[in-house]
Amino acid sequence: MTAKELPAIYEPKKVEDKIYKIWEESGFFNPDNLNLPSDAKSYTIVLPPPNITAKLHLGHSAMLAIGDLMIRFRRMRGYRALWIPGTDHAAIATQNVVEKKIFNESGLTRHALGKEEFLKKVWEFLKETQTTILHQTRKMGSSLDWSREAFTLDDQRKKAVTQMFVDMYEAGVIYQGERIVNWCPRCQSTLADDEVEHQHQETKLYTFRYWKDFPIAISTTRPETKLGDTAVAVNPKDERYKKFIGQEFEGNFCGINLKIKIIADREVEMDFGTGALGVTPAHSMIDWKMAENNNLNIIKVIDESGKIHPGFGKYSTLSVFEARALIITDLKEENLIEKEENIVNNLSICYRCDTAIEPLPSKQWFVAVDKPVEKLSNKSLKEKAIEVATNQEIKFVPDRFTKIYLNWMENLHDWCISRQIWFGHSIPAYYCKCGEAIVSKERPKKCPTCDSTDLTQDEDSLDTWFSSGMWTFSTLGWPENFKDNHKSGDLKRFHPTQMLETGHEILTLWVSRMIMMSLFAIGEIPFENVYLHGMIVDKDGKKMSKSKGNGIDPLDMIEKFGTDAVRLSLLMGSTPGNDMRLSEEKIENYRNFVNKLWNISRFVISKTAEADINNNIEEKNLTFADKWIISKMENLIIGVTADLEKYSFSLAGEKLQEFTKNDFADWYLEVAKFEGNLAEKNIILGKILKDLLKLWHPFIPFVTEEIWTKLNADKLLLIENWPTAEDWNKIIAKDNNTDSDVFEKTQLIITAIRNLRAENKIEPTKKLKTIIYAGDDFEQIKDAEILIKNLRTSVGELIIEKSGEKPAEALYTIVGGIEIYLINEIDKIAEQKRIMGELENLKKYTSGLEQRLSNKEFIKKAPAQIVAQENEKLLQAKTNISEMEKYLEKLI
RNA sequence: GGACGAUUAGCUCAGUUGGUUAGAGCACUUCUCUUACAAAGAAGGGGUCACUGGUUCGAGUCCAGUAUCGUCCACCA
Repeated sequence: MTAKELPAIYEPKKVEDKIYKIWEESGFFNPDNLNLPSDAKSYTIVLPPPNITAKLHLGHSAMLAIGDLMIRFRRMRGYRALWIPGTDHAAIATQNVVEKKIFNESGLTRHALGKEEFLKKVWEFLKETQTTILHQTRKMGSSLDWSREAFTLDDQRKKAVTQMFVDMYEAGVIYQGERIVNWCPRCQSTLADDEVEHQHQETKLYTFRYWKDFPIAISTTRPETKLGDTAVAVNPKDERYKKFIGQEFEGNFCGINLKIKIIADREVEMDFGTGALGVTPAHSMIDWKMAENNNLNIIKVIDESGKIHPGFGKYSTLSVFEARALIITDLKEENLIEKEENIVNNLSICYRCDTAIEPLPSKQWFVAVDKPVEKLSNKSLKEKAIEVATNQEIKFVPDRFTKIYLNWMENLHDWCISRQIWFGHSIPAYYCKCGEAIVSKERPKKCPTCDSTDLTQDEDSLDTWFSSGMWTFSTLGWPENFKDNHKSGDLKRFHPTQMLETGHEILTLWVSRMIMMSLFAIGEIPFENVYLHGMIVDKDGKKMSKSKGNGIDPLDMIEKFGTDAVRLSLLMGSTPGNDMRLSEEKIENYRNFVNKLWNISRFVISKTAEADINNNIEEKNLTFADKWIISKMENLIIGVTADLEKYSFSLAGEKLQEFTKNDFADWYLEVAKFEGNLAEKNIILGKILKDLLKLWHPFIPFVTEEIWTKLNADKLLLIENWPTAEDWNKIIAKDNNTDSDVFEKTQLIITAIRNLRAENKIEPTKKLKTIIYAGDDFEQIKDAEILIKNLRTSVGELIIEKSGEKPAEALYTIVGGIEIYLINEIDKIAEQKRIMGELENLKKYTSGLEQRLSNKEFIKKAPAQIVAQENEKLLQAKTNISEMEKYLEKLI
């Protein structure tokens, strides 16, 4: 094939869908088809299931790019690589989206529509978005095992959730209890703490007394709740009120009898209002806690629809706003209000409908996190979940999230898992009119107490995190694959999984719950590593959102620049846990790079047409340039592999880019042009390209696979073996005469030429390239090498050989020498200037060294090894100087 | 209020256990349409590593404090 036969511009659109189809049909996304030895290690990742509420955004794309990189890397390294796809039903979020949609289209509420009809609509919506999401996921090139696809609300997961609920109930972990919850009066549902948002609002702060002779004035923004006050809390340090602590008062507040106890609580701020807080246990989170601590009565004032309960005289049945206005009027009449001021406070609102949250006590299902569990050796879920992170059974990348996780876990409270919504997992609890409640996998035939068959199932649904918390094992066949404490099937082969790749914003919401649930269900951790990617923000560092209109649609970008470019721009320059800025320009830039790789390949393919690149390379035929690129390749493989192992994806990518552009394209390809059609060179070109494509594959799978097909490969790049440095090392290791730095030398010559070109007034490019690489003049490289050797002898042993660590430093000093030689050939005067500058530098360096070595402290305290090194450096530098001076003399 | 980060070139960021003169990409300047690539190539300019102290022979790197910005959590009576 010649380069002419391939277009100079790579067109992703023509390639990507075709390639993805080939991959998918090959079956290799499923590790069962990989033909691996039975002892092959597994590497499993479960994909965080995206909510089916909307199409994917760039955050998802980043997640897919990183996940796919990890899984492709492991697959090529011979692991049983499994990546499980799925979607999340996102109970409350989905219900709200659909509810809004229906209301906008027909003006109907879900109640008007009825549960059955409404759920039908939800499923219709769900199918639609699910299809979109799965399409987008494929477009990203994700090598997911679609045969194991799951949905958090499909039949298999329903079974698992029911089983889990029953198991937890029987172990006493799940209980029903009354607690203060965030209630949305519009959604008619509780909200988890993290579903509550806050909004600043201007409001009035009233300072008043309950009645005339009540000793303390209190401040409130919600006078209507004061009908249910049972205490006044003050700061224990507050001198003004100390004397009242423990006292009880009884009196009449707006026609209602109240018993008020004065309690002390550190949470009370002395500076706010009067420094005294009216405690309404039923309608404030903090008050509830105080009530628990002080054994206070709980009086419910507000009902589920936001109206005042019966029993509060004329206020009953009024809405909170009406009641508030009326109470203010009444208080004013009685002259109890002492102050009225405008303040800005933080209002809790529903994250879906922005309605103000009404905290109120309600009967809910909870997961107890502090209760000792028998099968966890009488440790609580919380204790176990903390333990596995503390002892590093689960490792977080980056490590700082271990602290965040632990901090959060330690403050964890019981988890409310019931939601008053229609869409979601049903709760396997059944109630009888006689008051009996039964928790059971199947609907019980009759009530065990009264034999009644009239049982009704709990109407609530489960928090979506309850089902997604089981994701690592519910996707691997739990509970069927877990009998008598023994794992079987997929669960045995793939659990615990190796990696969870997710956004750090759901570390607490999801990750912690997965850990607790896995520990409970199968007694093991769900994953060994958690890689937390950052948030994708726009180029100004702002969060991307629909309302701001600064979002970038991944599909648009793929359409415009190709998937590989999008993937690269998401992988490069991103470090775990840190937010990443992304702009269209960045994607465009990587599109250019992908095209560059394409063109490099075109060139190589045209050169290798006649050569059989499967032939072995004969070492004796190698030139310096060959050895240099081979050694570079060897280092590249080592470096990239190590970086990928430790999740430094961006660093690995940079190394690859550096090699591809600077070493391979800019220099070796140029050399190849001048060295003509040497068969050996073409074989090397081909072999390098092949390994380079393998190394790039996890980053940019499409273009590499496409080029791969042009190389007459017998199998897909997808399942090729990861390159090894040894293969390259073998080629050159046999050469006894090969100095450890022979390749670096070639590079140095190249550097010298570059410097020369920069300084010389002659038109250098072609001429110099010719001098170095072409025909007879190529001998000059060898001459240069002899010169280097001479220099080395005269300078003595170089640091590289002694320290073996920092060759570049030592070599830096001999660059001057090489340059002398080459430049001498062309322009002695220019050289003179150069060498003088060089000398100056060296002298500066030398004096620095001398200064350091004359420092007594240094001699005394620095390790002997360092001192010796420094001495040696000085010696070298001095020798170099004298060498250079000699050269300078010769020049003149 | 609690926890955790960040601050390095005009911009976006690397900098791998402390080690000689701190790097890349973009942008900028100059040159080149040289046959894989103008979606390109070559060369160049640009930095008091936020600030102040400390540890050390040696600090962008470790410690403490300050400032600014950010994220998460709690919470606003």
